[in-house]
Amino acid sequence: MSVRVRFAPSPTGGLHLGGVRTVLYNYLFAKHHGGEFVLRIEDTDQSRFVAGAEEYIFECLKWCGLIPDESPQHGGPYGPYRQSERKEMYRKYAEILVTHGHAYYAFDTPEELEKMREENKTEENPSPQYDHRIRKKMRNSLTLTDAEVKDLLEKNTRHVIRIKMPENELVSFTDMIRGEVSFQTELVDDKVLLKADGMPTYHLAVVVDDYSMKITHAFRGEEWLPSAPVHLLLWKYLGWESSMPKWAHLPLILGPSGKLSKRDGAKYGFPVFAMNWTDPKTNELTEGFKEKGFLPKAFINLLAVLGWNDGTEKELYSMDELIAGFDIKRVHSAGAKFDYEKAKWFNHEWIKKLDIESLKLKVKEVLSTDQIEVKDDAFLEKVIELVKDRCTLLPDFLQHAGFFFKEPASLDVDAVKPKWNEEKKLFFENFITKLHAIENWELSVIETEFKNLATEKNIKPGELQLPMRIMLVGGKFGPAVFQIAELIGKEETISRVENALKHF
RNA sequence: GCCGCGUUGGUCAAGGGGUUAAGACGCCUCCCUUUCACGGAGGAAUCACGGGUUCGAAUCCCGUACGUGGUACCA
Repeated sequence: MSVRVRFAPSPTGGLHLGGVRTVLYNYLFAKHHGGEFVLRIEDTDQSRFVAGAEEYIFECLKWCGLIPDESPQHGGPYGPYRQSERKEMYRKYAEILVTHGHAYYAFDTPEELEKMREENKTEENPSPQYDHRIRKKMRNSLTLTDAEVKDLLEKNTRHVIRIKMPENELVSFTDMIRGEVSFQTELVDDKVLLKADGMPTYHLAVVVDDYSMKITHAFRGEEWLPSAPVHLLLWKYLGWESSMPKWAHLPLILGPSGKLSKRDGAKYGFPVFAMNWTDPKTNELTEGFKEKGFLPKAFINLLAVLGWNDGTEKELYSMDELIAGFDIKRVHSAGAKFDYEKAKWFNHEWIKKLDIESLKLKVKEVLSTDQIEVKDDAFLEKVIELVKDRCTLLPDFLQHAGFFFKEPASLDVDAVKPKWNEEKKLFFENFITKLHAIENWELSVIETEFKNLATEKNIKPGELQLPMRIMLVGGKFGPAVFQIAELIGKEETISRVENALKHF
């Protein structure tokens, strides 16, 4: 089985969850069947192509591991892959359709179209379509005489080419996810195939491209389902029916209220894009999963199982496991609401699961944002092992590991004060002396000294542990106190206790 | 409005004629821990509604409701 799948990101900037998931499913399907993964950029409408959008998409896909770092951005055996470079061939096919009577020239100006919509608008029909009924009243090659059409064309009159939808046909196809889907053709409008500027619309382009690139399987979002009959008919009219790809329309990813949008991110405080994206026009920043502190493996994992599962109880998958187990037939047909809490859980699990070497690199990056430079890798490893269970997002390492490298910036004095007294103060002053005397600095020794002194002073060791913790880490968090003391070392421990004593 | 797609706890979901209707996230209780977590043991919570078909329906059929998408010279 040779499988080629296509990816058509919207080049309008940003790459949201649904977009990444579409690529991911394409990728998993192709890899699962040993096929080729074709990445195609569809830029039919260049005016909408904001600066940097294309590069951004590649960056995101690289971060996710869906395209290799050094990959040529596009190209391959069926290029050119950029629609704007394929302009000539679209016109040719559109003309063929006209010749065969499956499409026609339409000379209506935007004003005329608007007028038509205004005039036909009713309560029941708020958006009238340019369909088999309306086209008889418009200025097109079906209503004008051949001579008139010829004349208009010779004068280079602005025109489009529209598909001529049949009046009474049932078009149906089998969707890999949904099964049999059918449409009544008279209810579909005469979509524009070739725009006045000579560029194809998506409808023409997707068919011509899929054909010329020998695409065998096409996945796209569910929002395309209503225009599927147009595509089906085009495959048929162009005489390519036998090589039409198999279709799969993926379910939508929904936000807390309706389709997941950029706005939802800002509104509910979670990322919707793979990586930070700043709209060059508005300068508006949309936060990304990467910058929020997600691991690519976790991101891929959570996306993969949002709408798909293998029927077992397994939830944590590596990319290889996903490839091995992926089955397009098990993709849900219903849209799935995105749950940020669960997304964070996936990240937490992956932080615990990730190999130490990879995790070290990520943690170093995080620590460097607080000017912490890690000099001793072995030390960092010990720290990570100690704190990774309590980090959900990468930046959490700042709080949970930072104090191993740097004295706490502030002390949670309020947590200690209510129960603080002279006896306790005295205890710690004495304890400092004991610490100085310790020769082999290790957990059990420090702890024994601490407990012995507490017994001697007649204070419960438990009551002294919280102040000790605050002194070392600054707050009520972190691993066992003596473990921390052992790791940060004798000098540092003493210094922190001495320093903190001044504040209590 | 019309057309398409969908509907199992708050969320992701397994199950597709007979089940005590899995599991996960989140929530609650308890244990562990004199910090915060991790971990462990429990708990609350679901088949949208109405009709059929059937000995029997979450499961099949038909309606209704609701959700969502489309209805552009945007993708």
